[in-house]
Amino acid sequence: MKKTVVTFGLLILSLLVFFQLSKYSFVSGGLKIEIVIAAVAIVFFIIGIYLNKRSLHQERPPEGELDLHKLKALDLSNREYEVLKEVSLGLSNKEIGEKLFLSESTIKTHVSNILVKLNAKRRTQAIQIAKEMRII
Amino acid sequence: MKKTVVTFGLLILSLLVFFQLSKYSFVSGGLKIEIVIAAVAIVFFIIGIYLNKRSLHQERPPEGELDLHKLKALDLSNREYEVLKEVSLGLSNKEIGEKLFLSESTIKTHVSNILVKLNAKRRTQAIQIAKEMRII
DNA sequence: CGCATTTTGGTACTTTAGTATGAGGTAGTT
DNA sequence: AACTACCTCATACTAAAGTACCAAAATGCG
Repeated sequence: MKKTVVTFGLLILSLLVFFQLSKYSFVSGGLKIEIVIAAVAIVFFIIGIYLNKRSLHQERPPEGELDLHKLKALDLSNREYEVLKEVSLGLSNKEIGEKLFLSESTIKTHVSNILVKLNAKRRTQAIQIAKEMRII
Repeated sequence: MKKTVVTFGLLILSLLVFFQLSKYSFVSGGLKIEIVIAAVAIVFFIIGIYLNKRSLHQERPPEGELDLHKLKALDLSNREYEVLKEVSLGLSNKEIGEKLFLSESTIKTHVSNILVKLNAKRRTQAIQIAKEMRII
C-alpha cells in the first residue's frame, strides 16, 4: 500500500517536471515540443511496463516459488522432505532407497511419517496436497 | 511478428497525432500544452501495461492451460483421461470407482492402460509425466 | 555430558496397486 | 453384417505400499 502511494507520487512528480520542461521550451524555444512529448511517451511507456511486471509477479508467484511458511508449519524433517520430493517425482520406495543409499524400510518409515504430517491417506494424495501448498 | 509491426505502427501514429494536437493548441491557444502532455502520459502508460501483459502471457502459458496437442498424441480414451484426472487428485482405485459409479476392477483396467500409454511404471509417475506434459 | 530428536533399519502383517487374461455389451465404420 | 475401438467387469496372481511396533546409532543442543 505504501509502495503504491510512493509510486503514484513519483508519477505525478515526473508529469510536473515535464510540464515545466514544456513551459521552458515554450519560452526559450530551445526545445521542440515534439521532443518533450516523445520523451513523455517513452518514459510513461516504460513505467507502464515496469509497474505491470511487478504487479503481475505479486499476484501470481512465479511457479517454482516455495511457500516456506507452510513448509515450516508442517515440521517435516530434512529427510522426510527429501523423500517427499522423490515421491513426487514418481519413484517407488525401493528406487528412492537406492537413490539416497537407504534401505527400503527406512523409506517406508519416512513415507508413513510424511502421510501423517500431511494428513494424507496415500502417497498420491500427499503429492496433491504438497503441490497445492506449494511445498514442492 | 506481424502483430509487432502493426502495434508499433499504431504507436508511432498516435505519437504523430499528439504532435498535431500540440501544434494546433500552440496556434489556436485552445488547448493547454499540459493537457496534451498528460494525455500522452496516460495513453502510453496504458499501452505499456497492455503490451506487457500480452507478452507475458505469451512467454508463460497461464497455469491451467492444457497442451491439447500432446493430449491427442497420447490417444487416451475419454474414460482413461477422466480416470487419470482422479488419480492425480490422489484418490484410490476404490474411491474413483465410487465417484464414477464403476467397479474397482474397471478402474484398475483403465489405470493399467493409462500407465502403458503414458509409459509410466506407477500411478505416481503417471501423475508426474502428465503434469510435465501439461495434460492435467 | 545427558537428553531429545532424527535417522536408520528390521519383522510381521494388511491393504492397495498393478498384471494377465478373458469376456460380454455398445457404438461407429466400412 | 463384420470389424474395430471402447467400456465394463471378473478372477487370480504378483508386487508395491502402508501400518504397527521396536530398537540401535547419530545428531544437535543446553
